[in-house]
Amino acid sequence: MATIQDVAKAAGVSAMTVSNVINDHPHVRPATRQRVLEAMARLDYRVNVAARNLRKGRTGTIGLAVPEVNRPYYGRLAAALITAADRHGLRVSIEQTGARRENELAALSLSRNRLYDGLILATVGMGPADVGSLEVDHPVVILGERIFGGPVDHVAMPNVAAAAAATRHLIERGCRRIALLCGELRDEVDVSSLRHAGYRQALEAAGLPLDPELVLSVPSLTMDAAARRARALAADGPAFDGVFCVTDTVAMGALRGLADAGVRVPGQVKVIGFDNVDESAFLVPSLSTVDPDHDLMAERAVALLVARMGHEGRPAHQEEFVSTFSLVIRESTGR
Amino acid sequence: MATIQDVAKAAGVSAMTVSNVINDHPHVRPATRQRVLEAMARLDYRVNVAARNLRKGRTGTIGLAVPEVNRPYYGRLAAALITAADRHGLRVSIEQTGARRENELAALSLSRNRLYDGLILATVGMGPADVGSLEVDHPVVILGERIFGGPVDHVAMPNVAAAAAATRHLIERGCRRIALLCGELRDEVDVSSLRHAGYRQALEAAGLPLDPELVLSVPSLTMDAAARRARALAADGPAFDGVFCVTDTVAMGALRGLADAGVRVPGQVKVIGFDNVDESAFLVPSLSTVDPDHDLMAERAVALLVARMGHEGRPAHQEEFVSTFSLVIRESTGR
DNA sequence: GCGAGCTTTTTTATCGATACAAAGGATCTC
DNA sequence: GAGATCCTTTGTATCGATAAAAAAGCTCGC
Repeated sequence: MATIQDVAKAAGVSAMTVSNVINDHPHVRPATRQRVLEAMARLDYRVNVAARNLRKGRTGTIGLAVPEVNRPYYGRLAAALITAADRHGLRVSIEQTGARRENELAALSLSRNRLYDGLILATVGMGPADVGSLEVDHPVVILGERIFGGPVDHVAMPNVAAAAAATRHLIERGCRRIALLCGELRDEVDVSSLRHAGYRQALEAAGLPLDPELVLSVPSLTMDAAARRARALAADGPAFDGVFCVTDTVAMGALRGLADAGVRVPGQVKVIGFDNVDESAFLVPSLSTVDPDHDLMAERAVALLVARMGHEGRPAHQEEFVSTFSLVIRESTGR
Repeated sequence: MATIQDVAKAAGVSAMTVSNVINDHPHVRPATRQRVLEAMARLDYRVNVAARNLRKGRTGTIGLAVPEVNRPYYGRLAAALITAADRHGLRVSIEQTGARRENELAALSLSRNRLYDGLILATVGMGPADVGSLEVDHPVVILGERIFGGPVDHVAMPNVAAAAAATRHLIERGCRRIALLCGELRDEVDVSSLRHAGYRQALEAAGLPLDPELVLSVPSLTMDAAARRARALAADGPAFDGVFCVTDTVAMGALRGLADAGVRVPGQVKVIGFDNVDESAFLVPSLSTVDPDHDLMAERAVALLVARMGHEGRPAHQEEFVSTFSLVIRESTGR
């Protein structure tokens, strides 16, 4: 494969001039540029990215660590991030952490190998105790959960406010005994805990009692676990007339479980999710949900990372971006 | 950040010895190895991947070009591929082609920049006319569609056979007027055309007539287009009692469209899809479908690519792997 | 005690591109 | 026409790691 030297020789110039042409430096005479371009085309020259990276100290690639690209929400996010990164001329390399803390920590040290110029990390397994691990010497943006005050930028959903809005919507539709279908409430900053907080706020504001029997934790936020739990609730749980599911994936499972139990949605029970994944609009019944504006979040996450990549030194303090949200009302809450 | 030279100095050895330790070469005295490891730890040394890549001529990263990671089938595939690549110590960088021919061709030339050691390409937009573009000097594996005889390895689904099996299943369940919901039939090797062929085969084998009015092309294989088309069919199309959808995504749209039109599934019409995405099991009604064993396909695709990456020279002839499949019978065909 | 045949370590050159500084031309001013 | 100034081009050194070959240390057996 042709190198920059080969092109230089073929065009009768120095390697440096070829480099100048490639990088669009000013001060290259048009005639020379032309000759170089022709030589490049003739030899089918491609820049060797490894060499450029070595010299420039950057790789042009950012890392994205998510639990699994196959989960609808993370797939959506990954797609948006790849698109956003592309606008900055950056490629995205994906690590799957399986939502496990140790893999999330490993992703942090991978980019220290200079594999990536920066890392976007969707933390699920890490908790406040791991803040120290974020003290790394390369740009990191934490995505998707609320802040636990580390030394890095964050892009977060308005978890509490949006969860409260979703719950309030159920109340406005007449629900009085609203179940919460969530994951384990481990610490104060995971998705389930934050949305749980919003749920409580809304109940309180409406003067409704919080029945602990209606707070249903499933071991993992999967459709299967949610379906099981919903069936159990309908079979021998307390009475309920609404369910707020912490994710659309959980809601899909719940809808299935309720159908198995012969519960009519929205007739007997109303259901609302969170994420607005593509499938939600096409379920039967279609799923009401919270739309957190994924594209905006992706956009901001990449923008923050790029800003960090610019400065070598770490900016004075970290930025925090909380996305907007909107409620999408569909059949499952009785459109 | 510390370099290999710094470590060498700190440990009182040459850079080469440090390199030998890093790469687990034999013939390093245990005491020396120990000293080097300690120096590495003390200086928090990380290998500079760019430098290694330049020297070795490989990047440790493979490219994956798919239409969009957010589409359930490609998300599933991407997840499986990332996992499979990880087992070989390879990272995966994702390009989204939007199913557009020019972007698929661009992905081919990207890896010629030596960004990737090889490329896995899910072709959707490219056709037989583009075979010439596959003549590149780095490993490529084409994934997911049938072969159009290019100079590269292929991993394919058993599209025709599986589509025939799906159609046959509908026939066995008593359907006599089976619609096909597919994309545009452009050439002979795209997903829609191949599955259309299987559909025809099954009808013919069963002695059923092929009614062209029941072959429904939608402009894109999305839920939205499918839902629209299904509604139209129910509203003022010919009578039908079964639908074979070329993908599960299309089937989800169709289920929604039929529900809108008040058509009962599986009571009045039975529906079967293709892909067995995660959501299919949880729809109401749950969706019968074809399971093409994604993990096996991913496994083989990476294995083929790795084999090519080993040899520098191109092996004598290209390999072709056709995955197995199984039918998953659920409610939508009246389990 | 000496060389054969190991194991262990170092030296040297290189992968391909680019930063930097400096040199070679052209143009302009007075 | 000389010098200043700008535009254009070119050496040279370097990014950090590793391949290949050479050199230095050991361990034997005879």
